[in-house]
Amino acid sequence: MKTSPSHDLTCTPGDPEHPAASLPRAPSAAAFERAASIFRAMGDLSRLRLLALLAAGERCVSDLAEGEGLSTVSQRLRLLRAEGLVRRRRQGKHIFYALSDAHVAELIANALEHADEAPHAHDPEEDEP
Amino acid sequence: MKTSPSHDLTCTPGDPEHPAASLPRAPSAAAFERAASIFRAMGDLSRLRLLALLAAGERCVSDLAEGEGLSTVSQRLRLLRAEGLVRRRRQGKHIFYALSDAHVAELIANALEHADEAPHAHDPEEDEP
DNA sequence: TACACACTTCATCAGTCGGTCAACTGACGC
DNA sequence: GCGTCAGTTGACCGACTGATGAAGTGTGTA
Repeated sequence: MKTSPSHDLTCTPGDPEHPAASLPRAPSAAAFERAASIFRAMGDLSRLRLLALLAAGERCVSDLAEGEGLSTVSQRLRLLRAEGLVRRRRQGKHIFYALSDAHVAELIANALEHADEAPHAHDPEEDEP
Repeated sequence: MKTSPSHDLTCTPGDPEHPAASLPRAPSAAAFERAASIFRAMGDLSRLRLLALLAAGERCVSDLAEGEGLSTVSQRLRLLRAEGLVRRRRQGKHIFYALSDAHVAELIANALEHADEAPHAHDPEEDEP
């Protein structure tokens, strides 16, 4: 099987043991864009923390701010809302934010789990030298 | 439960039905940073596509490039590798990349699933007016 | 009605990100 | 050895991001 295929294909995997859980089926381009922008929204430490706080339950903005700039937090929430990750509802003076969907909490939980297992290998020489 | 704690807390939720699947337990600050940078790495359309390709199995770089700049792809892979999302192995002239962990494919699958359900509500007036 | 509170939006500005080009490394084949 | 293919690395540059402060909106209260 190591005999090269000799047509103009650039390369062929030799003996790959894919860990590939593999994706359900080929998803649409739009789904990819959505997914990427969800990830982008979650790819910021302060926003992620915000989401984690909301995972514990509904909160109002000034509660979430806790010493940080109110305006800053508001903008973060706006972004998260634009991505459909959080919902808000008004109650009198206050506006309460919550995760729009348990799916979001799942994503975070998943990533944290993964983060725990892989202790961030910053530029290793080679994985299999 | 709804009796307010009465210290200087700014606001208390009225009748929140948290969708909160809620996180397993309070995770470490380091775990949050890791998770955020994983999300950040996945929060780019081209990188996400790369990962999705790899979810289907091992591939070499020039195979992944497919008309795109080789250097560009290489840099994307470098970033993903620095985040521990992909692994590489050398076989003769070629270098094969694969997902480092089935966990990654799970994350992508999860997000794509969520992306399918929520059709991206760009700035709605109010969620509950 | 006037005022204070709880947020939001706008404009600005520094920091970061991603792509491109050029130079470099490493493994074959001659 | 020498050249070539496969891929990496570094440097630069335009584009985007996130924080900040000032001004605006809307709601309850005196």
